[in-house]
Amino acid sequence: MPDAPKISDSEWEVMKALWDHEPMTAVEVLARLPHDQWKQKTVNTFLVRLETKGVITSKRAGRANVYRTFYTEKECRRFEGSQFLSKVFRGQVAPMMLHFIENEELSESDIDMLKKLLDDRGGSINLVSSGADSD
Amino acid sequence: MPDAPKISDSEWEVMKALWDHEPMTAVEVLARLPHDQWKQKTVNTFLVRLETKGVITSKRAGRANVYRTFYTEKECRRFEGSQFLSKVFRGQVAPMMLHFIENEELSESDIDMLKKLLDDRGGSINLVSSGADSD
DNA sequence: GAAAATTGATTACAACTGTAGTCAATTCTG
DNA sequence: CAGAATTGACTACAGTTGTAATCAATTTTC
Repeated sequence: MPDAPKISDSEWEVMKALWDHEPMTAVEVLARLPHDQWKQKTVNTFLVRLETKGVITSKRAGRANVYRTFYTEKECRRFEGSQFLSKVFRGQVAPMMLHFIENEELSESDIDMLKKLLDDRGGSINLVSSGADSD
Repeated sequence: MPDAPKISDSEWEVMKALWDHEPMTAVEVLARLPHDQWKQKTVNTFLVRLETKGVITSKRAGRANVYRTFYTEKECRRFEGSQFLSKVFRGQVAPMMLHFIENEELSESDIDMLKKLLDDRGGSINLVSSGADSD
């Protein structure tokens, strides 16, 4: 699993659209983005750049190119997540978690779920099969 | 508390150095950065840019400028944190927390602390005084 | 006081980003 | 088939970022 290349803010928007519904043509990608914020040509440019970066691939299907992601959302989250952690929280996980607990909205059930996960944690139990949808 | 302007990756390094020991001259800032990765002139450029962005301020003291941060680390973390959350995790806090629990190292005591915090959560108890250094 | 050192100000410059427009080939449509 | 529509390729262009170098004023040192 090689490091995913750096994906910019706007490129992330395109990637999320693609992850949600692969594969797609440029026109279809636009249809899945906030229409007032994106022009077709802009989407095209981003798709080309993402392919150049090796984050997605394309295949000609008739008149249009069909795009498909190369890295999973999970892989990219891992990469971005550790970047963020070291940049903003100096690599200290606990203070970061604390920050989000303090600053973001968590429902009762979110809190319950997280507590269960933390319980399981330590015991090296498989965390993924805990009912909550992982990432 | 106005939104902190966008701070780039390298600018964050300079900011962290400054937050750790304010105020400082450009030379002092360099001394607190990994010396093999930073040249004096580069540090200078970043300080000028950060001041232009309004993230730090400067005052002439004799021959040198002395720099001081304008936003706290906490404020900038709030800004970057919510940016990150919406960009990478589509604004969903719980999946993000789950991600970090799964992907980053947490010591036993980290886990205990976080569980306590989650317990207290909703009870609006002072979260900061739990031993771990907050942000 | 003249040469040397210090340090801010200004300038440089390529890669990356955001945001498209133009050109050209292909494909419908009447 | 000729004009219109579609769609990828190529081009554009300013702002940001990373990484400094040059210029110039000031201060320190013989």
